[in-house]
Amino acid sequence: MGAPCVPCQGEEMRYSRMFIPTIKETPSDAEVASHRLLLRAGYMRQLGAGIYSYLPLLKRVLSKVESIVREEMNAIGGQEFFLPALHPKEVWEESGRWEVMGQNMFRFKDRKGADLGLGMTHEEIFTYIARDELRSYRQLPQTWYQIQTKFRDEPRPKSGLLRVRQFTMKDSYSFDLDQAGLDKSFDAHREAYVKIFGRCGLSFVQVEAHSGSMGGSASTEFMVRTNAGEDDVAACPKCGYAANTEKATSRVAKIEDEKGPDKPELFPTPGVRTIEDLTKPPFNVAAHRQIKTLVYAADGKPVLALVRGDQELNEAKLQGATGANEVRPAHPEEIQEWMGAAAGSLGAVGKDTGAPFEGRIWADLSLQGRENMVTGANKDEHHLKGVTPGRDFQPKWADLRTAMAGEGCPRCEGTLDLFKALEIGHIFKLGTKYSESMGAKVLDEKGQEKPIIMGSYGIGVERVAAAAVELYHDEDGIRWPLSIAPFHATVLSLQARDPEVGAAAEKLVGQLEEAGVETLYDDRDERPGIKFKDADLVGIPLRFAVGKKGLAEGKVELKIRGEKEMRLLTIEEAVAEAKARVDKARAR
RNA sequence: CGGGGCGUAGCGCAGCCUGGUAGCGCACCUGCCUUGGGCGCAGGUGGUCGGAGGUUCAAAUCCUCUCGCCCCGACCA
Repeated sequence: MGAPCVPCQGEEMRYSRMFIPTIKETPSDAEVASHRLLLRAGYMRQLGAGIYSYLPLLKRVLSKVESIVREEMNAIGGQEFFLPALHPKEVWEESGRWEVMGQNMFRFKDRKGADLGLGMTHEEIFTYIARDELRSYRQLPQTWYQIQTKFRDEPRPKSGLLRVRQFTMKDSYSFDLDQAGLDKSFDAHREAYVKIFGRCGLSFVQVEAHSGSMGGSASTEFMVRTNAGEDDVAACPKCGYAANTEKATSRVAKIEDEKGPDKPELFPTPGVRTIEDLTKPPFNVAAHRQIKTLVYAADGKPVLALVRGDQELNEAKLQGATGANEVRPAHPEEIQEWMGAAAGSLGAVGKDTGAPFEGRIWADLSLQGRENMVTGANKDEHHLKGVTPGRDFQPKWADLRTAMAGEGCPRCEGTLDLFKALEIGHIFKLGTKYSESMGAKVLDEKGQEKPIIMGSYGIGVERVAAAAVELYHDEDGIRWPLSIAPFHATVLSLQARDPEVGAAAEKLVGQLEEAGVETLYDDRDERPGIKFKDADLVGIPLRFAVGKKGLAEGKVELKIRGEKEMRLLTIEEAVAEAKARVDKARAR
């Protein structure tokens, strides 16, 4: 961080004048560490569900994250914009997403009755500009970005800053003439993101992801491994394969079945409602020998999804396989009407011919080649045994199951691990989804009209800060990485009324500022204990304590937040040490 | 959208079942005291009990409706 360095250079910040409302008691409804600590340490306050006010300390952290993002985006040729958050309906209708976004978009009418939405992402708005202004391949490629507030009416805001309804996002968009250009833009972003998150001090992984309602061909998520996260990642420690479980595939061991009868046989199963019930006596059918039959509505039309009894269906994969816009579990009444039986006794046998399921049965690949299995008979409290997929019914084969820990890696001989993770960034190859629907085209060198090939790339700014807190905290408070801490250093005057202590503290603060070390000077007339507690809670990396004890030897005390040792240094040594650490963090 | 929980002083909570003067701790203010890990003593300030309606002589407490927040699930660019 050189010249454009953010908030404060050469300024002197006195704790007694700064608004840092720390609280001793833990707010009762804060569950995750970042939520609890950001509230307690005076970084933010809640205004409503998923709506937070950012206080001065948090604003400083976010500004630092944004500066790092800006530097790295500019370094790959990104140009900063600032687009409206207020979007007329018509723009979103062009891409079809006014409909697709559903309740997740905040919507309202203006005084004239016109429909407006609050921006939840900006593909449409950037494409609108590109469509009007980009005419020739000579103008490509372009990389445009902004750091802006997004609004999403989340069904369930939670976990403090991790899932909110208003937040700051760096979003960028690349415009290229061809696929090779997109690949370059995508890779440039990937490298920029690695630098950004690295400079922010985060440890993170890149994982293959599902594109969701963004559309497009490929996407990579940047994830921080933490139990506070809401995503599940399957990863192979051996080859590095990592994917969101929405997308992850796996290798399952082949199961050899015993030969069964030539055709399915009906048998009564009184009281059996679940896979587990069937595994118990007197039936004793192992879960992996059962076919789990799930009834879904895909864009309103019935489909059957089959997975092994010991596996879970992945709805995102089912949606992909069916090509539907929306899939949902069928309601009990629909199940009764379509299947003629209630959940618990459902099966695919006999359903592949005739309405409503003809040609609409999908089965997971792990059922391929299996025989002599057990499944529901579509007659309450009855099942069929000796069922062989492909003989007794004809499904369409697809990867439908959710990958599980302990299954084989799809890329190598390794075994998959599963862990919770928090998404802090996501990069997408969009292709022509928006340029085609909105008519963003350029002429190529042969004079041919071509839709612009687009990419879209996001970083959740608050999530970067919250992820840092999740990753780096202890029972006393936050332990910020130096690069995004609200201040590099804090100086505590332990006996604020003692003139000698005050003078030494002021001298140290002055020299630190001069050396470019952002310093919070705790000049309050408080007991030392309060200052130590607050310093730990707020989490500033370098803590200098100036007190009578040390001054007796002409020294001040340095403690690095999160480390045990304290060191006694002269003021000159202290300043040199702080400067060295800060310069090193900036150089990264 | 389904299930559960909670709204009483700035924060954390008790009181509610069994209706009858609204309480405790922290914070805050004043004074004294204390000063290397959220001191001590004394005295204070502060509450339409989320809102509306109802029952009752009387409602924080019982009933109805409503708003908000949190958790689990569903959903989630």
